[in-house]
Amino acid sequence: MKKRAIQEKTESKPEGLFAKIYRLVSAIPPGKVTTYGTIARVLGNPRLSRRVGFAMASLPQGTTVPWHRVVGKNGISLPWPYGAKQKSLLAKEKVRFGKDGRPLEKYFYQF
DNA sequence: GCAATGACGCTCT
DNA sequence: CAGAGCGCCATTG
Repeated sequence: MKKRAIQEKTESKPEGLFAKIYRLVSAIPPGKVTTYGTIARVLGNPRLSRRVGFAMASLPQGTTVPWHRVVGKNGISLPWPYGAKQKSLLAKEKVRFGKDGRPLEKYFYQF
């Protein structure tokens, strides 16, 4: 079996940059959040922040990746209504947001 | 194979 | 202090 039912959802390659991002995001424990830039730095390139966001946008609805734990440096950068939804999900994880609309730094997860 | 896109981040004006 | 533009580079059509 060479093909082994690839194309689970959106990835055709067995392991692409997205896979790494998904793995890192999945490693975020509940009650913690991270930023695109942070993930990008872990990947080895701080400029990959855009790629990280793109990967999140490509996530299917039934994904097991806690994408809601990933926010922009200034807080939730998703457009309506995704941003509001994400904020709601984080609120359920007891993640508090400052007046700036961004979670406290103590909630930021460090890889 | 080429061109356009994009859930960001930083610098400059 | 606020706003706009550029870069970066994999994914998609």
